[in-house]
Amino acid sequence: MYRTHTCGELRISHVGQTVTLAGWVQKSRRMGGMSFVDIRDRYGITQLRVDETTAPAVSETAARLGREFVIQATGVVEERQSKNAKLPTGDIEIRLTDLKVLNASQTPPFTIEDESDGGEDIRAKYRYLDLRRGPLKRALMLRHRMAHEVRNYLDNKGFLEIETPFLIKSTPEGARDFVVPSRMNPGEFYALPQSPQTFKQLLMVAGYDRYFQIVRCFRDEDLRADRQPEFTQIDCEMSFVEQEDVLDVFEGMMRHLFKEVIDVTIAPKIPRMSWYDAMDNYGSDKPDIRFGMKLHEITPLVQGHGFSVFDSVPYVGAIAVPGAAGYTRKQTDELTEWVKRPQVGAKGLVYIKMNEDGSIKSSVDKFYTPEELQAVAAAVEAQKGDLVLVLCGEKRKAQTMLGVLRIEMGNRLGLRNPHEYAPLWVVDFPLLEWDDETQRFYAMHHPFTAPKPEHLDWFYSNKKEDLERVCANAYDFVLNGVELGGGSIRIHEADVQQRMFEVLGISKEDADYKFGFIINAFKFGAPPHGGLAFGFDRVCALFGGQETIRDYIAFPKNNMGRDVMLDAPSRIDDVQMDELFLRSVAPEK
RNA sequence: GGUGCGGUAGUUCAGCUGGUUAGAAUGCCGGCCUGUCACGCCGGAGGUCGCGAGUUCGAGUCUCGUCCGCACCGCCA
Repeated sequence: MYRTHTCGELRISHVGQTVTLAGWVQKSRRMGGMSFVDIRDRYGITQLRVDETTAPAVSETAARLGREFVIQATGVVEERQSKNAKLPTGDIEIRLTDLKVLNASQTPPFTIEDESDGGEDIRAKYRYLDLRRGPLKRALMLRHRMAHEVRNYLDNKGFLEIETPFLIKSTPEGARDFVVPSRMNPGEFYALPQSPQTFKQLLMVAGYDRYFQIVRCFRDEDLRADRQPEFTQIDCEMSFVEQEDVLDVFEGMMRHLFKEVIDVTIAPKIPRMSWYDAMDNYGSDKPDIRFGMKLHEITPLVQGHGFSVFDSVPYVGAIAVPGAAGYTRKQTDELTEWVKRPQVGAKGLVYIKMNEDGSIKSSVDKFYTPEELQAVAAAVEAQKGDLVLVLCGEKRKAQTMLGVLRIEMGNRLGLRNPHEYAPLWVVDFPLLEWDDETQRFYAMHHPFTAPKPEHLDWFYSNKKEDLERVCANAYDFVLNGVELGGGSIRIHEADVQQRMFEVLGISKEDADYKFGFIINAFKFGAPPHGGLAFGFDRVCALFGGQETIRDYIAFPKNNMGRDVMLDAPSRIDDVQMDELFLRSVAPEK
């Protein structure tokens, strides 16, 4: 037996017991004839004491210890003379009678401490060392807890966890597929699933009316702090349900997770907001509703006064930034530059300062009387002391820019408290989205999302404006401005699905080639069904109060999709290339 | 595909308008120290300034290219 206890569990009540611990050397401190060694494992840190006069052999071994040596230490638990309130084990120490080095260690390239001295680069290369640190340990423990509670909750609700294949068929609609060559079928390729979407629908056809899976998904797109090429979803589907049934179950799940994982109680009823209201009032399809500063359209108030910038656009909108009227010229100039960055894309910024003394100062004073500016201020619900910021342009674009500006001002004013949680359902999404570049419709959600039954006439119309106003029973779960999950009521009738592919400009032959299996399945008694999927990594990160999901994934990829520890992806040898008939397509590096 | 920031000791960074032998902290090694817990004190070792080219009497510093990292835009049904 290597150990009798972990390094996190000994307390004052253990005093007098002889124990054996095993773990890593966090640090050793030599005080002449006496030395202290902190031993660490997954569970905590315990102080060991070595006395040269009573245990000379142990003292000699202790002198040889370096950071991260793996040791086994036996001794008697004693109360400390001077306690350490920072450690749960800080009331005791172990007076060693025996000390063994189980394995030496090179000096680690960075310190294994909560506040490491290592940069991201070097920590990624030695991920197994980074994972020894407290923050990552806590992140992975939170992730485990989360997965456990998801299974608890869904199992209680009668959901079955069923695995679906990773080697599937490429369906290049939506994100780019990762692709795997097939040796036994030369020239042909599997794709890795972007989600188990079609499989879960087939499970509904098969009668497994409540399915879930905590499942890896793959998308070959560029990365972000909150986007990895392989990521995990909580994927769910239910039969014989309407939108409200789905929202009920998963509101319950999120409430359960909040309570069990981070002991937070969220509102008994999560608010619903239509996609249109979200765009009009927040300039985002994933609004952060922890603070106000809503968008207001002021087009009719400002047009026709000779200010050509406003007169030449279809939409002018504004937000009232509370308490920011005191911004200096330098600060408003800086804000103007900020919105002109390509990431925002505005051409300029108009401001109206609602001074505390009741006077008004704006960047467009020569076009508007104080009364007219007052009317604008009233329309955007600005108070004395507020700064009104105005952007204009094509409606949705200008709204989106205002939405980005709103979030930025929320950040600057400290209105986005990470420990305040404001969940929201965004509902009633448009079914389709027109793309000017390719001159065709794309599914806003995915091509299996059902149009609202009351919009079926528009759905079968061939007019662009009819198709544009078709709504779907689709929904996103949004928390603090982050989209954590989304889903929809699906199409379950073969002819509706055929029509969907037709609207998306996918020929019948193409649809049959790519999706024939599911169109066929719908001909054999597909029940009405719907579901959703949550981004598991994101839920974990948000619960942990982080913006990046990397810490919640044991072995993540870097910005370029590389695993810098493995140095993957890498070249394969010629024999493998030949077997896969790939040599002609892969140039030498 | 694009934008921004960065790459100097094992690590994190400083190094100004180009100028003698490139610094600090920490880590590491050696010595001292019986109540430390960011221990303390003394001493020491440690550098291809990412790589390549250019400008210059002279480049860590300026220019171009390139590689790598992070953040973001595009992209992500």
